[in-house]
Amino acid sequence: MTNPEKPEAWRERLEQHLLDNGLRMTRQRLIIAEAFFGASGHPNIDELYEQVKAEDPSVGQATVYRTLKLLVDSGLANQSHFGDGTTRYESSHREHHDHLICDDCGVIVEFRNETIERLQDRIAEEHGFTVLEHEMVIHGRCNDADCPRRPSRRP
Amino acid sequence: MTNPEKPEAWRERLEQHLLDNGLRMTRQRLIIAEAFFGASGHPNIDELYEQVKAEDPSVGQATVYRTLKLLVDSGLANQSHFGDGTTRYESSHREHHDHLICDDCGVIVEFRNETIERLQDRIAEEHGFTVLEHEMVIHGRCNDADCPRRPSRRP
DNA sequence: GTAGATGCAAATAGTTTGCAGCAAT
DNA sequence: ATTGCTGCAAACTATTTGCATCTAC
Repeated sequence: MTNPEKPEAWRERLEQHLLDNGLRMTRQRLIIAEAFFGASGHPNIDELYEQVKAEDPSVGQATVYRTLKLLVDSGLANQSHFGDGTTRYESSHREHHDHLICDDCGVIVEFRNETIERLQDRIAEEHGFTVLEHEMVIHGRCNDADCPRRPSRRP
Repeated sequence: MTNPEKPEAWRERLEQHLLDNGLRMTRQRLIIAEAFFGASGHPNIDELYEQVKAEDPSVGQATVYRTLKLLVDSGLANQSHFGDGTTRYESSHREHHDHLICDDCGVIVEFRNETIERLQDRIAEEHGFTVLEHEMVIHGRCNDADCPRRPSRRP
């Protein structure tokens, strides 16, 4: 799967972060990071844990939690909350974007609107705030012909 | 405190909702609703429960949860999530607005921007979605002179 | 009288943490 | 060798739920 000749950008960034903070690269962290960066969509801990277990059943769930926290701290991952009670993660190598989520089928549409981005910054500035991050989630119905119109727990 | 001659709007709306759905007005529901509508800011269940206990220590926490769910169902309350792990509530009698929160002192600034509101609707429409609701939270630092620059759990 | 509501405690669900042993540097 | 890391289980936090009892209608 992975080409050993061409280390991906996330791996270099992760190793640099570990180095900078006196932390260590481990087999588990590599497996978890590979699962995360190879995943599509917005996996939560359970979904990542399932993938990781398939690769190596000896990895514990707590390590998945700890590693995802590490990825967030290192700036390689971002958290999102879509209302299903779990924390979901996505790679931060892409530009910041917001989410549109169908409450019936759980499909997630990502979008980025420059006007909204600019307005958010301006509004924060007007109130004297320095923006750290912002999260915007629009909940709705996707109205797709094949939307099962059922509550989904798997965005 | 409360003027018995002038029932507040929320009370009429609540009683109508109860009537429409074959539900009942109880002493507990009244106490909890009074605490909620009398509260400022964005209380969570624990904060409301403390207030309610001061009024009547026999009320159980589960009833506070159940009553807030009732208020949300009846359209009298809205939920928000500010990242401290709890669900916070606010009266929905005011116009929809978004939140700017200081991650250091926990202060919450409410704002409403018509351009953003319109853009959210338009973006959803462009993707074929029917909007149910949207939540936007900007996290940052308020930069106030007296901002204690400490993690607060009490927005 | 009857169906809905309550308080309590137990159950869930997601996440965190203490600790003894393991392993990367 | 040292210190960080891991798996496991127990602990925690927020919330929900089963049930016997109570109460608004």
